[in-house]
Amino acid sequence: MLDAMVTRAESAAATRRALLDAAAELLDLGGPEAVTVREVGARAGVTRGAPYRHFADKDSLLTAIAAETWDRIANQVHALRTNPALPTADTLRSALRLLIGVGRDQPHLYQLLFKRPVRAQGLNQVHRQLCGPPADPAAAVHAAERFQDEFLAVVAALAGERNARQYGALLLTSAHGIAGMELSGHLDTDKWHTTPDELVDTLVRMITPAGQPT
Amino acid sequence: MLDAMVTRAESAAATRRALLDAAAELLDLGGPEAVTVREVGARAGVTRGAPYRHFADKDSLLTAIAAETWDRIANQVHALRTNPALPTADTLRSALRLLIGVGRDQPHLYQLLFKRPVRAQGLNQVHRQLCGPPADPAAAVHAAERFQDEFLAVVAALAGERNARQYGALLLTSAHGIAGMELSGHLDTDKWHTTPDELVDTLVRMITPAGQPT
DNA sequence: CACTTCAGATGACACCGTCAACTGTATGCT
DNA sequence: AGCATACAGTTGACGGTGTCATCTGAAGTG
Repeated sequence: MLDAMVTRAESAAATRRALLDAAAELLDLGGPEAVTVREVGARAGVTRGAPYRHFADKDSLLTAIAAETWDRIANQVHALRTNPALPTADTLRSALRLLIGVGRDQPHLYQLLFKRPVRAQGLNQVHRQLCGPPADPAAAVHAAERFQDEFLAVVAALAGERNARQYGALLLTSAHGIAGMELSGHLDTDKWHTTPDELVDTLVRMITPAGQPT
Repeated sequence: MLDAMVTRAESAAATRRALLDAAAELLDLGGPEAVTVREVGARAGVTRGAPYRHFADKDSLLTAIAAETWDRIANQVHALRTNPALPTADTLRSALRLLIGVGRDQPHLYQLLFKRPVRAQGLNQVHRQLCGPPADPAAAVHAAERFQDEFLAVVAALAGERNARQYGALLLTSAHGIAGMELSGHLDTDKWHTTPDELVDTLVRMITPAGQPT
């Protein structure tokens, strides 16, 4: 039969991936409380100590998930932005709804994305050099910034370079607020007579220059 | 000397208050991780089991803090709103900055305010009837709604009843997003060439009818 | 006075993150 | 080839945590 022919590095990489996937699944299912190093290891087919060969601590594991997610979202916005068939107003709406959609579909993951950048103080000595420099939070921060740059480009395409930054900040923070209040249950659509989608439409309309296609 | 003359109910109420204060202090100092039932009890002068005489579980304790905080914020907005010396545009700005200020000054408390309404499933049997009905989350939700109603009145005073709800939702979610991104460190004022205060000003200007005082 | 109620104390349990020490195997060097 | 090393993974252990059942003693009540 086909020999598996896995090198040790490949096996380790596979375990690391399995750990990340298991943690992400647990996060989706039961929130951060449900993500336990032991259970993550078990779902990845290893025992409780093994995850510490790949991540300095539990926080680094979660931060790695945040980094990957920011990277994915940034790529999605980039794909939207470089699709020439899409009008820019629609592109902007899609980008905003993309973020809000993560908040709706994966609320726990969304909250992880906007966690305070973690302190790098908790690294134990064994892995301080093993897992490289404490670039863990840096990776997440970098990926988040890449998303913001992509988003900024979307805004600039619609509202011009001059207004892009201030409008971008307004749109991004607003979208984040919409997502946050929706997932925390504080955005009662009956009380406010509006929906997240309507709010996004209003925002985009506010910053769209006159004469642009809607 | 003056006899303390404390009835049992008074003593219990004092303990409850001490527990809430201790928990709030720990939350401010070290975030939710630092809020441990044991330490809360110790700071309130009781042992680890005592808090369970006043709160069904740790979550109920935190939810009670959220309820009290929402209540305080609602009162502050009410005071702003019913101050006749203040123009309505300033009132609105102050209300928005009030929320954002909590996020800046007490980030952990702020995040507690926007936590998903807790599940009432975890109540143990002893206190299920003891601590009354599981009205704990209901109190927090009610206080949060009172804040929203006060805020809605502020918006209505400036933008009129007709637009109040849609504008209110936009302003409230945006302010929440500004606070959230600022406290998570994702709002780089250098990158975006703007500040939370400027964003608030822009928002208020956007919904202010022409001819109103700024 | 006896009796009840209940805030608080205490022992116990399961679970958690984390580390030190150990084991076995794949890798690299001679 | 054979040997030494690196290192992914295991295991035992420790301190800490939320929570409960049980107990205790003092404040309230008839």
